[in-house]
Amino acid sequence: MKKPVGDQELVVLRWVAEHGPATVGEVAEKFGEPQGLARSTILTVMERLRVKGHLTRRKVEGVYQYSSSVPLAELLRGVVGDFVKKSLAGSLSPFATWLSQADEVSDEELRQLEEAVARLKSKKEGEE
Amino acid sequence: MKKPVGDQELVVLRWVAEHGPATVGEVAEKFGEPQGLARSTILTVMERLRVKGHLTRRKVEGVYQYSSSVPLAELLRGVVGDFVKKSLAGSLSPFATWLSQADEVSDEELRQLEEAVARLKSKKEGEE
DNA sequence: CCTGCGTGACTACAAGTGTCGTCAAGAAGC
DNA sequence: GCTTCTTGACGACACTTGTAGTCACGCAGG
Repeated sequence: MKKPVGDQELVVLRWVAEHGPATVGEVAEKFGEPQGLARSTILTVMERLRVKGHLTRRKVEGVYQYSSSVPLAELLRGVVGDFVKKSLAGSLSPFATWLSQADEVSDEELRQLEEAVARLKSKKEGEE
Repeated sequence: MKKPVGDQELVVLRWVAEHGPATVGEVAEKFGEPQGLARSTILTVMERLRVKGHLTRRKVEGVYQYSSSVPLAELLRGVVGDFVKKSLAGSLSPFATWLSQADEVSDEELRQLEEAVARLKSKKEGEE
């Protein structure tokens, strides 16, 4: 049930997940057009996502409304998990390394990271 | 200059980066064999990596010795960076979300993360 | 000198992805 | 009613990745 999602597919999926239910026409116009993508391209990508189970559609007044089948946050959580497992062999060190030298980390993100780390830490202590 | 690296390619690249310079024969035997990969497969992958500039080779006593053109840590740092930018659109929130619910985080990794976060935080304060 | 093995270069092929063009059917307008 | 626009379904094509077979070459032995 875990089909891989291509990079571009993910971008589209994210857009749909963020911008609520939308028709292909809307996505093509508001998202594809600016990126120089043809309507058919958007359509194809969305159809593939639907087949893979990431998008759901419902016919409303003649046209299909597509919406993400999973909330964005959860979707991305899965993406991150896959990445860590597949590309980093499960190790977080590379991430920490990158993080140390990262710039452009917003206050909000930093806060979330801090919180996550804190939570992990307390969980760990609780176990011992 | 930034060719994408496939998942499997990355695994091989990591192996080579970790296990010092090695010949195709060695990689095939010590890494490929256990994975059920044919020698030619390893050869192909390594050649592609070489063409992409991730591996370098040098002829030693008739055979080629391949070695990573970048140290492992740096390589992975780049991978993480690409991932965050491409798949997460630069946002770290998804990572934080995932992290909160992650298990199997070793003490060492947790320590590194903590440190990274701390460093970011102090840097941020220093700027203000 | 002929033979066999390790090594490398080439070729191949299927699956997945990114991008579209086109065709057919229904909605909309003149 | 006929033309036009929108929407969807398909088919297509190039490129990347994962995996592998095969061929030719050079060196080690008999």
